[in-house]
Amino acid sequence: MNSQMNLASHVMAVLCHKINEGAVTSDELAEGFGTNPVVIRRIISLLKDASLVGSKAGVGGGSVLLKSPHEITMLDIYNAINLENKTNIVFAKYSSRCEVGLSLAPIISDLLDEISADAKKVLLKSLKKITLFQFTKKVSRKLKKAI
Amino acid sequence: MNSQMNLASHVMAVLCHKINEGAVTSDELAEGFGTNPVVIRRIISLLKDASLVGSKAGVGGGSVLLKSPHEITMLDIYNAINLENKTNIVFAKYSSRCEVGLSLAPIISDLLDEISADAKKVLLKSLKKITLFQFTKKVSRKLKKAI
DNA sequence: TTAAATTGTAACAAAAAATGTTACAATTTA
DNA sequence: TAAATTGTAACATTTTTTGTTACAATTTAA
Repeated sequence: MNSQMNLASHVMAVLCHKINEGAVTSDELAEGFGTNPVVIRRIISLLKDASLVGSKAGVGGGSVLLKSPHEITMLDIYNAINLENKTNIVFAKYSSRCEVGLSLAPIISDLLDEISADAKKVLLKSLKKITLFQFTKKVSRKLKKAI
Repeated sequence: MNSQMNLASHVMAVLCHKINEGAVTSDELAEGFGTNPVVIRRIISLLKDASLVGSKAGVGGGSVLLKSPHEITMLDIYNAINLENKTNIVFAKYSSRCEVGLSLAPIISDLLDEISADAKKVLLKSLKKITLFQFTKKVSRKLKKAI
């Protein structure tokens, strides 16, 4: 799994934090994250597909939350970036190039998925329990401690 | 996370299955998996570090289980390939190249880790509950069904 | 209506991670 | 001594992830 959950959570937390300061530009977000604005826009594009975020071009443009941070959960963010359920939670499949007839590989993979199914359920439950508001508050608290 | 758990489980299942047929060579294992023998030897090297497997060079050489498949759990395999706890179970860290002073990134990452801690516990528990013997039996059963 | 700021996205580039290959010394057996 | 095999280093290839450039489209405001 890649780090998109980190990036998306970061974006959402900043949008939540600046909820009263109008739209936030991708340049602004990118700077805080030490990356390129296009990377941010790509993540925001997913968040928009999930109706969590809205954006506007032009002067004074940028992105804003479309729902109350009390209504958005971390599971919403997770789902937004996992749209097609592309990634395996726990064990990546083995991506051998040459296929073998009647290979055990898919069977092994299925079994490992079964074994990790409960963990996945727990993960989703944990994500659902935390709202963006709570998450952002925790971030702020941790940041203050760190300073 | 990469697919080493799949590969290692595969190797262990085959060694378990052929437990009465003497040592299994990396060539044999590689063929069944559609990959290169060196890839197999690398995984076996980790399993050996964990004392799950032993190997011998030379004519009639190969690898064998060092413990009863009733004693080995899937957690043992998991631990063998995760030796240094290098990989994150659920959310990969964001690996931005340029570092930003006082970035939120590590805080976000820690929080996500906290959120997924319970899921990780459940995963480890599930892995511990299944012995290599049971796992291999399930593989055999699924294989028969598939034919 | 024009200029400036901004998004959206395609196309490409670069870097990192995963996987595969070659080669060969060391080991083991017969 | 010959054959089979492991162990591992070094390198190659492929795939995935991340970053960059470029530019049309949109929006605001002077």
